[in-house]
Amino acid sequence: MSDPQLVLAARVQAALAAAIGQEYANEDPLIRPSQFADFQANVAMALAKRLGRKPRDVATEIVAHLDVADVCADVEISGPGFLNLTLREDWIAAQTQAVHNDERLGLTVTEHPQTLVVDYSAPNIAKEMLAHHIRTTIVGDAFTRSAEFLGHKVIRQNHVGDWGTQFGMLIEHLLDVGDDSPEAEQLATEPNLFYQAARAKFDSDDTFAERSRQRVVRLQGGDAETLKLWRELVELSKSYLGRVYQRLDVTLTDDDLAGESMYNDMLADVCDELERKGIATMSEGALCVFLDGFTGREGKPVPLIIRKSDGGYGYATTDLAAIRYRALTLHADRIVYVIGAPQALHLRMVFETARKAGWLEGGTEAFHAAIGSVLGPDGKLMRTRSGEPIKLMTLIEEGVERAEKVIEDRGYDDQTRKEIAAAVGIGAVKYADLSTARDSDYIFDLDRMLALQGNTGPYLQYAVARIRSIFRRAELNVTDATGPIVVGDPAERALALQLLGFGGAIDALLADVAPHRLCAYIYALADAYTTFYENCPVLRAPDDATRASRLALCAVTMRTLVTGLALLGVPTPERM
RNA sequence: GCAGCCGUAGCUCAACGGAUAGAGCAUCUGACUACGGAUCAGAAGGUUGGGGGUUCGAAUCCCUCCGGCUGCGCCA
Repeated sequence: MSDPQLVLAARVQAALAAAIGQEYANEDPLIRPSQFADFQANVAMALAKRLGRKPRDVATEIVAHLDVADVCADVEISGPGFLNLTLREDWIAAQTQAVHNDERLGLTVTEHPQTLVVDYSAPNIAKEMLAHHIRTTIVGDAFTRSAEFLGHKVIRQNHVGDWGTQFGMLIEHLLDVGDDSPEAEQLATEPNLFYQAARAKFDSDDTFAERSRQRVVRLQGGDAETLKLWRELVELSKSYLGRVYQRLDVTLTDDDLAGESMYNDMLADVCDELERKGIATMSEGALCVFLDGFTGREGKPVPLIIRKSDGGYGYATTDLAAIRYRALTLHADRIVYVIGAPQALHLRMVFETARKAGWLEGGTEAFHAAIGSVLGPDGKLMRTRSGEPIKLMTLIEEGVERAEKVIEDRGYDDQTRKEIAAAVGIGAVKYADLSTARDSDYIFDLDRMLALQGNTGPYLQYAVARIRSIFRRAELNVTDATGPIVVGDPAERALALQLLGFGGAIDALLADVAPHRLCAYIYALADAYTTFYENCPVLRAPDDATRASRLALCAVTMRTLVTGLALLGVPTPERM
């Protein structure tokens, strides 16, 4: 264990148990970074009230039992009862060396692996992915990558919209144009064109509209020929999705597709079960679930409609079938829904219904990782001038183009320049998305995303490129830098200390599905490295031992930056 | 109307109930034959929307008012 926060927590807990009582052995010692020391423990003040004693007395007693001689150079009580903890330089150096020596940078595989079902991305079949899909896709991807890295079992569920009334018109349109026509090809390239053509015909041509409606009935009735056509639609769309995910370097594959249609034959049973358990009741001809505390206009209870008055099923039923499947069949310990914040009410009702039905009794936690909206420069939902939603790939390719302009006159050949531009442009958009708290709305601004200063993807990629440049210049491999690491200069000390917080940052990400916590860590690390870089010459270090230590610090910093960014799905090009 | 989210520096955003609320941009002032200047250092910038409460301690928790966004029966 090299994370000082965890080491100190364990030591303070031991002191609590010895000083105050065994029952406090699991008390959170409230270790926080401190401006007056490396860390501070705030537990004495929290306990004082419960114990009916003065905070400083409690702190004094903890210190008397605190065994940290090997870790801390200094422990002092300050203010109302803060415990200020200053680490020993040799301990920091030794821990940093241990991280450096470890292939996994000290990030041990969890002892308590969970099964995590993660519902993310969720685009619609036969439609373009839009700007807002970038957030549910990228945030979910950073979460699944990180969870897998720590040894959790991750089941990705891309809940694509592959069912519903609009497939009637899509199928009829496919029949009209033919499945090997240029129009059909659009499904794989620009699905919106296909969709809009079908829509236009549906709105203007009454016989087409009628055919479409009949087609929906046959689709839902399981008509073999109709299902075959529907599968063709889905197949063509799959290649579109695959290309987008590949371009974005998102880990989702066809194997993760678990669309709405997958639950079709469970819907009737879900309704039966809920009705049998007395959770669902008939209202105005529809089968509904009413839950305490959910009221809408004029105080009327808000229903979750699980079977429409015409006997059909809507998305609520699908979501209930999905949560039952994920909890009872996939045996999820935690189901994470990376879905837009506007769906909060709907999901709360789905979760509550699942709880009442007993589907979560195995200890499954259902969690809505609410995603904020992507806004235009005017602070409103992002649209084109003509009011259309903006396509995801338009944003991405514009980012790539701008990145390419920046490196235009660098002398790279075409191929290399395109690769770097893709890494920088796509990395910039992804990083910008991840570095903002996921539930807050954010304003999409390519200029800011591509800036080389501040908490941006390019800045971090640049930090990595500069470290790589040091090794190129020294004609050394990163693996040649074996240390030993010593920390003498304050900048070395600060950098090493920052390096030790990597695990904590990933834990923070996993706990709340909060990639921005890892972003903040990586940025702080790059910042600490910059100070080190300015103050501590590496290749021109005063002596060989210092040079060896600094090279090792460079190497472990680079690996931490690269690994951290990789967990976020952000690439780190060799040069830029 | 009811419910949820939000309101932090001129702008874009942070802050796991902790000490003096932090970054970046923009502004101003410095540092260049440089381990990649696509850089770095520094300054200035705040009554955390208003008011009350809980707490040793509140941007954070509770109440209330103001302002904004979103959702609320057969679309997803």
